[in-house]
Amino acid sequence: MATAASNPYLPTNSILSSGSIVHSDAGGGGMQPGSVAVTSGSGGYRGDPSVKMVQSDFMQGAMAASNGGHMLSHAHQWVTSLPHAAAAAAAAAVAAAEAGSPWSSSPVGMTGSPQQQDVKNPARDDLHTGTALHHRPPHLAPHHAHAGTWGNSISGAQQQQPPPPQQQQQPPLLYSQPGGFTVNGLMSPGAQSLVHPLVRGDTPELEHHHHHHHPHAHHHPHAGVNSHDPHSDDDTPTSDDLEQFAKQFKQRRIKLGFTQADVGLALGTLYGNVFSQTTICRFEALQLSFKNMCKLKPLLNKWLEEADSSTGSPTSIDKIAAQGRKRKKRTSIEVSVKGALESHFLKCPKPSAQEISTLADNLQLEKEVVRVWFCNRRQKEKRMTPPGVAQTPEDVYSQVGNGHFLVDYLKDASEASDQRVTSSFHQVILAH
DNA sequence: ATGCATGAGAT
DNA sequence: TCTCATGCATA
Repeated sequence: MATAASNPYLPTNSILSSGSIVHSDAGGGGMQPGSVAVTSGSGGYRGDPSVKMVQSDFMQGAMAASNGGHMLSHAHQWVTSLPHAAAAAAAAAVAAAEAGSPWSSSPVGMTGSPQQQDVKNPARDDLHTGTALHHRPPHLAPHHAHAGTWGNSISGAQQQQPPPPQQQQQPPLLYSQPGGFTVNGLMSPGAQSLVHPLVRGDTPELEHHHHHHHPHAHHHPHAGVNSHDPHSDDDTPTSDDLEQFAKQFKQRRIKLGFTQADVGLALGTLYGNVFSQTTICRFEALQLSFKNMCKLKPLLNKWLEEADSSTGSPTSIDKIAAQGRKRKKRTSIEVSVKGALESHFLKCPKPSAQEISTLADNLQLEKEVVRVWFCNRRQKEKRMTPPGVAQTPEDVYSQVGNGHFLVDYLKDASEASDQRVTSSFHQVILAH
């Protein structure tokens, strides 16, 4: 099939023949038109469901052609690696099914957007997970995790946690097994039916939804302090809860000697939902949307419970590396260009297609790249932890301790809104 | 730890 | 098209 030539499979990095241009260097070198190479034609790639696309050079030619005028189409900047693999595989499925799908019962639901969630991978092939027999590093080697944005709270090294206030962790030993169960060890996802109180009388009442948007936005409490019980992990947590939990989570995780990636994998073997290191990292740093944080919290909480209950039992961690999929190679945008984008963003966070085109043209970037840039930029605005805040942890804490001031940044929340969570620390705006 | 990317859904 | 949840690839 695919001609040897095209052989899209390549070891992630080896670039190959034709266009080995790595624009990333552009930053330093300065790319010029022509060598830009990043992405090819205008808006072409999206739209192909190619998950199952064979390894042939799918639409390369096509798009180039259609492009007509100007394609720099050389190469596929699409790197592919192994065709899947399990990854998600196991995951999914089953787990979801039975396990009561943590998801479905998950507390999310506020914010007013009915969202979806679910198992993302329909993959049916599974890998025999389990079987791994490694052990995790004995808790040692705490590679200190530096601090994240606000995480620096611990300006020193690791966070020592402040006195754990009202905890929310009940110790429900899930199952006691002789010996030791490994945290992410081998348990067939399907068979295992973890106890799982799915409870929650769902109480979706969360404020919002209001289409407000007064010119004068004052602060509104997004974090919905819910109407009731702040007890455990079920039911919608407040921003503070999440903040607290994330912190604790990270701390425990480190003490137990697990890496973020380990956790992500464990979640997969345990509950059927695999997550990447990235996601775990973001969770800890509160760089996810409020809703997303809420969704993940229960899972991580469960993992934590098991992890610490398992007395130093070995854990198996398999890194399934390569998951393959063709992905466009990451475009590296020059700093100066980024600056330009930033300024435009400030003026207009949601540029029209037209504007995007123009901008792209000026910056010599592909339209798609620019579009995506804006999308990502907007997402950032919605994260729980805005960048640049929390410089002085101490300050923040003390303030929080006293009483939080929530301030609302006035970015005229368009209409979508109400998603960003303003929690105590973040916007401590005292400057006027 | 993050930047750019992909995709499923909501609009 | 945008939004949202996620993640590969990178710095």
